[in-house]
Amino acid sequence: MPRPQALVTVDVVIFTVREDALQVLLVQRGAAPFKDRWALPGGFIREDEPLEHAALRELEEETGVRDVYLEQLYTFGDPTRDPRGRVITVSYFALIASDRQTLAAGTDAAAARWWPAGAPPPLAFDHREILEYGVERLRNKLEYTTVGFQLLPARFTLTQLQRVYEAILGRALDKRNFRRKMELLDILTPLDEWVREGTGRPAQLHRFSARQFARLKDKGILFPF
Amino acid sequence: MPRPQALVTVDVVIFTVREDALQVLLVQRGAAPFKDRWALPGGFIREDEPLEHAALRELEEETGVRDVYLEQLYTFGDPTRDPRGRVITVSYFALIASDRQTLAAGTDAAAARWWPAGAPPPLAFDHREILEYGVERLRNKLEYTTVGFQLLPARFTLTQLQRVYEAILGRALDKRNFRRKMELLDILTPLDEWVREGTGRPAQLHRFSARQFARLKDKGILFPF
DNA sequence: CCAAAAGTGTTAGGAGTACACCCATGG
DNA sequence: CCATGGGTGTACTCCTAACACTTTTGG
Repeated sequence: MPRPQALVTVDVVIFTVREDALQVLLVQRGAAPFKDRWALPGGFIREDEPLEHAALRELEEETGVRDVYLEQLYTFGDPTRDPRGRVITVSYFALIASDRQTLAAGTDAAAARWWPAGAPPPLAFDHREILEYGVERLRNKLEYTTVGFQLLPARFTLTQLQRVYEAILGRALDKRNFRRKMELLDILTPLDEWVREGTGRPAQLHRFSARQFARLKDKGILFPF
Repeated sequence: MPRPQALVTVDVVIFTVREDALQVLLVQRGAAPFKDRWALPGGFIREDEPLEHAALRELEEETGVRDVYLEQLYTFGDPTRDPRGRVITVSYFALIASDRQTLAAGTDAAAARWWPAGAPPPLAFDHREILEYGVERLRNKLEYTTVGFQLLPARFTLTQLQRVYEAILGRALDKRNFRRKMELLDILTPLDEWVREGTGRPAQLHRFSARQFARLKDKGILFPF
């Protein structure tokens, strides 16, 4: 039985929401192939390194971003996806709060910046396909998990939360229905703090309360918007 | 930058429903490591072979089973999961109708047989974990897709369909509510044929009608039992 | 007092769940 | 006529979706 070895990489699709838009973090490649093209942060796994560890390491090395929500996305293994030969990539899906985007271009990448997830530049390899798969996953997960909170600071207003949902789903949500749903889910704790967004009435800050998370998960769907 | 090569395998968790129970297809290993242990069908990918192709090929080689519903499940890459060294496995999830289980032990496996998915024998490697992940995926997909139909012959009775759902979900469903839901979804076409199951009144045969599938997928949840 | 954003309630329709009896058939 | 499995309807509850005005604040 043949046992061909393969090169294995990890690639990370990391999202944030900034200025009411879903954004994805890309790095500009400093070496061939696809030199100067934008790409998902990622790279080769090391020996004796768990896959998830490699994803977090590459993300931090190339962008300076750490402490993110991370989960495996999909494994792409088409024999022609990398001109260098057989390279299989295990892609990961990550989220980071809008207030924790401390970018720093690293050694491997000439540059790192956020791009609109819906309008990225031309991407290296099959990274466009991976990105689209990530957007789809995010939309789906939004409906039955609490991932939306991963994209916000620890303290946030209900309007900010709604904007995150609207940015990801790509459509407007009714303010009253949105708030009633959150009230019903009982996962927000109101704080004794108010902030002024622009020039109007100040909004009350809330924090996410994981207290009820297990119960809600059992019940099934969390956010059926 | 280090570029360690890795061995890449595919493993297939394939389910059927037989005798009102969810069953999984396992093969008995003929070689070390874990010789004589039961394992998921699978093996090393070939050069220039797409991952999905490898999964289908290994499944047929080891069990004789072909023409199945197949989708990628998860990639397991813990450095210690295989005593031979760094082996990453891309696992696949498959379904086959109860009337198409033409098993044939192949070259790699000493034997292949169906086991109850909830009570498998001791498994090689981390295959127990992979199996449990597959069961979870099946339960989840049942609720928002039409995978249930993959487990039935082309023509089936409503009672047979309900038994499939009950076997996977592990609980009884209300007959009237189940039928109303199927009626509402409008994905079944009744045929002018009746079969007798046991000794009672004959049941009408139906077939799955993919006609409405796209519409339903847009609508979101398909089978919220 | 005005502009801007926060906050708040009601109603109607659709889906889910619980529940029990009659029907058709062969032996 | 009886045993066996197939097939049917109703009432209640809960969630969803549509919809507009008042409140608070700073300038």
